[in-house]
Amino acid sequence: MAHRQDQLRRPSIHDVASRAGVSAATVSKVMAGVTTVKRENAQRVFDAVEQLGYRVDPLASDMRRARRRIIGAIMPEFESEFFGQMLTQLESLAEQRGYTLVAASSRESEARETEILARMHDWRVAGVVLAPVRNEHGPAAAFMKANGMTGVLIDRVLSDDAFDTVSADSASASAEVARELLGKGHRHVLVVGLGEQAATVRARLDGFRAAALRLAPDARIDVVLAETDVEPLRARLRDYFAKGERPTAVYSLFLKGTLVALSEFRRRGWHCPDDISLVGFDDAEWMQATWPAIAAVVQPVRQIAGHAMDVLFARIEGKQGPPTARLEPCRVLMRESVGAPGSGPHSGGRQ
Amino acid sequence: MAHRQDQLRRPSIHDVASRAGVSAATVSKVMAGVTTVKRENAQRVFDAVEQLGYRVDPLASDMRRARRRIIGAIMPEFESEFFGQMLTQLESLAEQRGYTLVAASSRESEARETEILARMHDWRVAGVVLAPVRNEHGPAAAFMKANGMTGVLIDRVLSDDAFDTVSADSASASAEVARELLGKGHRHVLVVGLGEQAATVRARLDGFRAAALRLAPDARIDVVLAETDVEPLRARLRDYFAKGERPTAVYSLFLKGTLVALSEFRRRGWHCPDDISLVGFDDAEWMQATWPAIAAVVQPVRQIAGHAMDVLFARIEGKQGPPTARLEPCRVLMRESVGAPGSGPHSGGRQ
DNA sequence: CAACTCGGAAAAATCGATTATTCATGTCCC
DNA sequence: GGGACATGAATAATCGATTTTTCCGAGTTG
Repeated sequence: MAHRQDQLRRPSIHDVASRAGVSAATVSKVMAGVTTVKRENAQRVFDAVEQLGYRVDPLASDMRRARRRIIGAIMPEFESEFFGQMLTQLESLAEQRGYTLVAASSRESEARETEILARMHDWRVAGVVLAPVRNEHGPAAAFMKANGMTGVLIDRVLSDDAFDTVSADSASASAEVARELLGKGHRHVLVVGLGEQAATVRARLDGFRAAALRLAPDARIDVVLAETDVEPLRARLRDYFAKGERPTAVYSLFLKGTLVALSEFRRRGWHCPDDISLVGFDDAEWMQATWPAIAAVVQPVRQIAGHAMDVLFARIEGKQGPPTARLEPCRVLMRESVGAPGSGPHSGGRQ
Repeated sequence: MAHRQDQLRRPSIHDVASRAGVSAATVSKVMAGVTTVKRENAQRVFDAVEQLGYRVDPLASDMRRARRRIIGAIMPEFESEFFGQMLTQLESLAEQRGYTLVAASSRESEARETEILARMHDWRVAGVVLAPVRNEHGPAAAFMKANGMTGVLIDRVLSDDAFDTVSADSASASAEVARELLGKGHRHVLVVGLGEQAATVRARLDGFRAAALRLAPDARIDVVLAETDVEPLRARLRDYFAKGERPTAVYSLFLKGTLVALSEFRRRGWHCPDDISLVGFDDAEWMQATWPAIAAVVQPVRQIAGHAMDVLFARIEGKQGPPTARLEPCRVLMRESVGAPGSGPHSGGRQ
């Protein structure tokens, strides 16, 4: 019961100092591993630390330096597997370097993105990993630049003149999807997607279209996009099908688009791959459990996170030089949702 | 170009003070909204703040108080929709009260859980929202108690003698699932789940079994569980079916169990609901997009997060009294994956 | 023996705030 | 006109560390 009060106030460096009979400066040195402390005094400090259960207050410790040992991470959302995995990776990598990761969700809002960034600037974070809502040209990146913050942009970005960028090689992956689909005989493909303004949309779309038209110049590539919200996309997709369009395959540029496409197929009673084929950018755990399993492009989360942290810490440690733009290769998993066109009762066949 | 150096060092309260021609204490008062400052001086401070772009350093500001305006959140994982939604809610609620949420993932490890908690204690967080890996009796809760930390336990918990708890009313929801399944005529149901040690497993299992046996004392309820990892569960489930067991419905206690069950059905060529019915605890976005749509118990994420923050802040503000244990009601969504037993070619029928 | 070096540790300044205390005015009233 | 009282702001202590500066004493050197 004697330590009841210990629970209220944690021991500070001065408590350790007085118990060890040395000054606070000496305790600080011992904790930092400085070797110019007499062996005997160091031992007394270790003993006092042990007895009091002392631990350094990391925030107080960071007060004197310009940047704190904190990395900020801003993701568009917390709800998806992709960003969840990304956070897990980033957290683990930050910890490995003795930093703490502080994560925030911009909830797909550029305004909130900037607010969070301002808050992280207030915290004097050493660096920021920003996954922008749209692309590298938003207000958030401008804020970071204007305030001299250190950071790296990931995911929905191409390249930037102020910050290093890391993203999946969407274009190559999309080209591979095109080769797979065209190779199976598809000549009328619908591309659906969310986030018209996202940097990755153009890369994915162009990559797909270029590869498709190279293989089959007569192929027809339709596009249905919507900005941000799922419902407008669903409405447009419904309109598209209502007009009588019957593509033999759908390529969705984002996970949510894949879900919208699937539920529209449901609604119309179309089955994959008999009536229509489906490939989605972004893999998810459930895609292998369903019937049919959904073909997907798997993003290299670990590689993106790893490279992002590498370049970020290089900048934190003062590395100069022009920003780099890294593309990490994806894997394309062709599953049962893709087949040859025209085999099902409701399928459209070629033009 | 004149403000090139401003980017290196942010203005401090002293910069504002000297520019406004007042003391730092006066600036602090103005920022805090104290009204005993002469109108003219306050205006000068506001002007200086404006010109310098000054913002209070929240960490420095918190140095003098015993607890910082930070809430720690520890989730078993970041990858799932459920914990992602939970984090989004908690983050938003913390911000509403002027606190910052710092999230960490225990990655389903009790050892890590305690490590993170120790780190948060070092940070002197005002409170912690802990979603334990197993239950309320783990080392993490013990650590919190031993160090006099303020916190609330959520999700995989029942009730505790030291902390408030908030979780979904698993038992009632499971009873409702039992009523639905038994009502459709099922008399042989398999319950699968992950996390034998999770507090919620017993609640869900007992709730289901009690309600089922009340409705049909002759019903057969089999149970296949595994601790933590998915693969052992998959192996046990495979063994179970290999023995020739043919339940007409499966109730999965956790999302990952639902995925395992689904992929086992796939492997055996069984279709829902013709060959076997399926209900899972935990809803996910994809469950309405697949064919069939998967029946699920929807957890009240907003309510859990809301109540957790309410009780947490009450404790932070000094509320005394015995810990409370709250159960928030779930919704049960019966979708197409549930039908009457015995309608499909591969179905087992009754014993 | 005075001057010098050097190891080691204490003292003091610093980080960026908050807050308790002190202090300098100005006003009122007898 | 001087003591009581209010007003408003400056000064200084504090939070928990780190880091620079100062200082002390032992050992070395000329």
